[in-house]
Amino acid sequence: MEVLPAGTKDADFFSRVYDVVRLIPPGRVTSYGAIARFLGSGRSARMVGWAMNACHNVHPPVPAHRVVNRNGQLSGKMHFGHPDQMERLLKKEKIKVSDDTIVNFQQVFWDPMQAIESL
DNA sequence: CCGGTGACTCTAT
DNA sequence: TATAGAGCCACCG
Repeated sequence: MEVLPAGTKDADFFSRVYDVVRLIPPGRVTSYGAIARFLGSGRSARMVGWAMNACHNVHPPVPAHRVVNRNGQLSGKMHFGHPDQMERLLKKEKIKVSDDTIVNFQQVFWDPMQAIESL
């Protein structure tokens, strides 16, 4: 797989979002806004969230539970099969979740830009 | 083709 | 410190 920089037209917006999300390592998370900025439109975080809404039927699977809002809150938990499914998956990856919020958010935060720079 | 919709985010009160 | 409003823009019918 290849993650293309902002401005790439080879794939749909959704596909680019999915590619980035699939790069998130286990035990790490990122935010909608971070992905949006990486793709080139800083204020289009909603599109990222919306892409997540459609990711359930996508193959290969997208680890949507590793994407939260900028405060580390599990804003999309209700869109999983069960409201507690997202939190469950995160805890499985050793991510601490309390009150629908990732505890050490800063520590587990993963920025797409960092991944590209470190290549 | 046009417009509602949304798992967000930032700014101003 | 809260709450409210606006910007954002691809997708689908």
